[in-house]
Amino acid sequence: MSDRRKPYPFDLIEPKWQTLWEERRLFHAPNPGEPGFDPARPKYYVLDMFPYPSGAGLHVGHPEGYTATDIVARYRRFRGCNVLHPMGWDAFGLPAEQYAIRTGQHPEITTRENIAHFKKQLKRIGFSYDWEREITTSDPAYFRWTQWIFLQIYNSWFNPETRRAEPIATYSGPDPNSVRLAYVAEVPVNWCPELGTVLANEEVIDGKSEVGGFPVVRRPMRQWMLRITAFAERLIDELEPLDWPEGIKLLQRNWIGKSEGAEVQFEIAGKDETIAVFTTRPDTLYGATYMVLAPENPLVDRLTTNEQREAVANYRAQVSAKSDLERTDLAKEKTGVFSGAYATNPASGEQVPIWIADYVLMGYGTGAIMGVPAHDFRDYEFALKYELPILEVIAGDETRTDEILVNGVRTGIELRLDGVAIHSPLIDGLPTADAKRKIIVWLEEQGHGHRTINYKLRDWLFSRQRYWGEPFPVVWREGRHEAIPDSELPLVPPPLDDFKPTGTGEPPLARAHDWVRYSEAATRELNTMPQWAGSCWYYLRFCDPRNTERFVGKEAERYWMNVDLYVGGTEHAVLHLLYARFWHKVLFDLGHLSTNEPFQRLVNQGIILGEDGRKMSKRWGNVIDPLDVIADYGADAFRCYEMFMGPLEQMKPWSMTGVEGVSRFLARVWRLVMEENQAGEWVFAPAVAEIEPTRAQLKVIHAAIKKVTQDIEALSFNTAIAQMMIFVNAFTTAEAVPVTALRTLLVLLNPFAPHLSSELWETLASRFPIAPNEITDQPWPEYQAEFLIEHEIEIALQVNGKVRDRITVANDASSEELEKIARANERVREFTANQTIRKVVVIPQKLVNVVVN
RNA sequence: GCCGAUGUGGCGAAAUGGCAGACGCAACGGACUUAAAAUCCGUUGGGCUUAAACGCCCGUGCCGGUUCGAGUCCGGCCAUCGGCACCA
Repeated sequence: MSDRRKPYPFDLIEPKWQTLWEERRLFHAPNPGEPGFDPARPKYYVLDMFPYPSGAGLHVGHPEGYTATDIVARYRRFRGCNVLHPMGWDAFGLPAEQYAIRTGQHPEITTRENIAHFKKQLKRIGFSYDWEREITTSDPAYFRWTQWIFLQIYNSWFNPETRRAEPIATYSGPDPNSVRLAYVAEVPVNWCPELGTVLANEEVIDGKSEVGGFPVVRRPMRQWMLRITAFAERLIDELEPLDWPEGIKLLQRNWIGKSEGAEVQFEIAGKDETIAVFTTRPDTLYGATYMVLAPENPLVDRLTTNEQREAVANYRAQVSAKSDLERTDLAKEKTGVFSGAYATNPASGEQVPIWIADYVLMGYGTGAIMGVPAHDFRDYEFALKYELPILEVIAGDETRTDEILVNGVRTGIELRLDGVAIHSPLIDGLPTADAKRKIIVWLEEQGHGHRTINYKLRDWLFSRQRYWGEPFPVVWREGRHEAIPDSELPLVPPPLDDFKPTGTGEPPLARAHDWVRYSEAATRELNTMPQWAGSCWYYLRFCDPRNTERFVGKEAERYWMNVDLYVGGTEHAVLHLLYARFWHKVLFDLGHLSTNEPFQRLVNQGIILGEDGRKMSKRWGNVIDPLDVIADYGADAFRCYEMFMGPLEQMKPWSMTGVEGVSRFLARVWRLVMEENQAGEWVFAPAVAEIEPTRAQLKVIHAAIKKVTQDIEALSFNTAIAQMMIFVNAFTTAEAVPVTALRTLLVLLNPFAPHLSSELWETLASRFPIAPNEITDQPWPEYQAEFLIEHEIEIALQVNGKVRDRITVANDASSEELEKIARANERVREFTANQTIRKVVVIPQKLVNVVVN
């Protein structure tokens, strides 16, 4: 392949133009106030999800979204916009740290090398990034501001009255630390003693570590949390007006998981204490025949009777040995244990037993439920197994069917979920919705409960026991945390030569004894921030990446935000996009930003599969390296193929012969302007001439302008390329090629194949000068509708919806004329013979449909 | 289980409710060439009738509906992919 003759000399022209662009700073976007800034132009901010620079380098999946945004960026520049199109590196991350543990090479070195490789690849593809805005999240000049933002969050609280984050100083309660948006809490984590580290849920399989198979236990550890739950309501509401795929919005809404219901207090029999439960079905309160507490619920200790103490302790030990994955395995049977205690159902006054079971989760609601077995499949399953009473409180015809598993037997059962309340004196006869409303009013009057809203969203566990991350700008003095002054930022991680976990649960930073000691009385926080931190605000830094006074200059932020188009993979549909929105809202509330949402329009590109239709991976040996493709076909062909494969958002397999087809198309464009002489050199083609395009050619030209323009706006790049292929096919056989047609084609093609079009433009301009003489200074062409009109068009004649003939008529033929022609048509008469014509439907310029019985 | 997306030739795919398969790949035939590559031209959804079709029938996962007309709209299934998953 490599010794194959190139279809056109992309290997010469592509590096040439890449160098030229860089020398001319062609894609540098000046900020307001900077030399060269033109305030008259509209702004356009088009952003890619920046990559983690892994050792493997770019694969063909990355440049799919990057090419799409590059086309939009180049198109917007033609349209006269100030375009912000930046790129940077999400550089903190586990792989570099693990490499450091294995080899001793500092993550910073690994990261720097990987970035260099990524950057080389991106540059070779010819993306029009403003490289002067490049940022790296692991650069102290960057993470100084990540730490600063953390302190903004730390020094804020959520005021429920205003529904906004406010400086902690406006909080008048007794303990500000209890309301900070960044706080410390003991939370259960997956701790692997053998590996000496905490593991993510996904790294724990059947209670053992994925690596090594060592036992993992759940153990509470002191962790930093961010109070994202305070923003749950706004994260749902303010999602609504955004131009995002509906599916992604839904994913976020479901993740936040809002449910409305009531909190109900049950008094514990014989104790001056109550248990609060959350329920979405307060209307079934009379049917609550038992209660369940989560095993971790602290109430368990206080209410378990002496007779049950041992059984309860055993059960809790059993549960804590399970991983989250095991515990939430739906295929397993429900388990539980009786606490020995009873509570009073506030509605019926009945004494109901209090059980402990792990199907109730401590992290949701109050960590306790009322069991309504007659109208909840989970409660029914549990009640059946432990022989608890089942009382129906809803009547009606509608039922739902599900399967339950009791004592190893699967049974299909039917339950009534909606209907009319029965056996419920306060609400008897009321349909479910009304019953809910009325019982809540009653609960509130009696002081037994109140209306409330619950979210699935949990606060964000924000600390990691790692080396390669942002250190917290926090010190500990006498067991209390406090912020370090802004003047001490950036707080740089200490130098270490051993990056391994310490084995005690203490983060690796504990090894740097001198660094840890902040003063006589204070020591530094040892945890680091998770990888998400840097990517939570990078789009803001791009607006003003070299600012040393602020995380982003006020004017720059006001000018560039929001992001007009954000393209990236669905894998970030929830976490990254939710976290970034959360930080953005805090900064907005505190008056640092001008917008309350960061990303106006979001598009997810689909995954590119290997040629075998499988996901690209080393394991299958089907990974494609962009540089290999570019070596054989050039960057323009690579870019165009990535876009020609199919719709941007769709999953699609790679095909090398497909690349070849697109490469042939570009070579045909080349040969419209150049031809090979006897010596095998490329010389200017004599067919190119300053002549007027024919009427037919004008139609092709203007159809292409219209279609390519519309398709770029709609991100439908595959069909835009198809239209340009039609253009080129129409001109390849032409005796003489009008210069104006070529100029139009080259501008349309430039966003897709910038090198080829720039080179041909230059060649053309040297023979037929035009002002301005640079392709990038051209206006985007406008189509003229008059050239698209055909005087004679072909329409279809149908009988009962089936095409029976095609005829050519005048474009402006009236409905009456068309009907007359159709009725007289020989083929139509053939198919309507001996039948009654019921109706004739005429769609001018399209078809005539004759309806017979 | 719940939610979402997708389903069209041998393949990637096009089609504001109006002529299904644009454009490209692959395949086949031809031109150019001593030859090959490259390039250019042509054919290419399936079936039937036929000497040949420019003739007829079928065809957008399956079943039904709305409509003069459905790949497109509605209802019900099936399959594949993705997300969530005891959330009370």
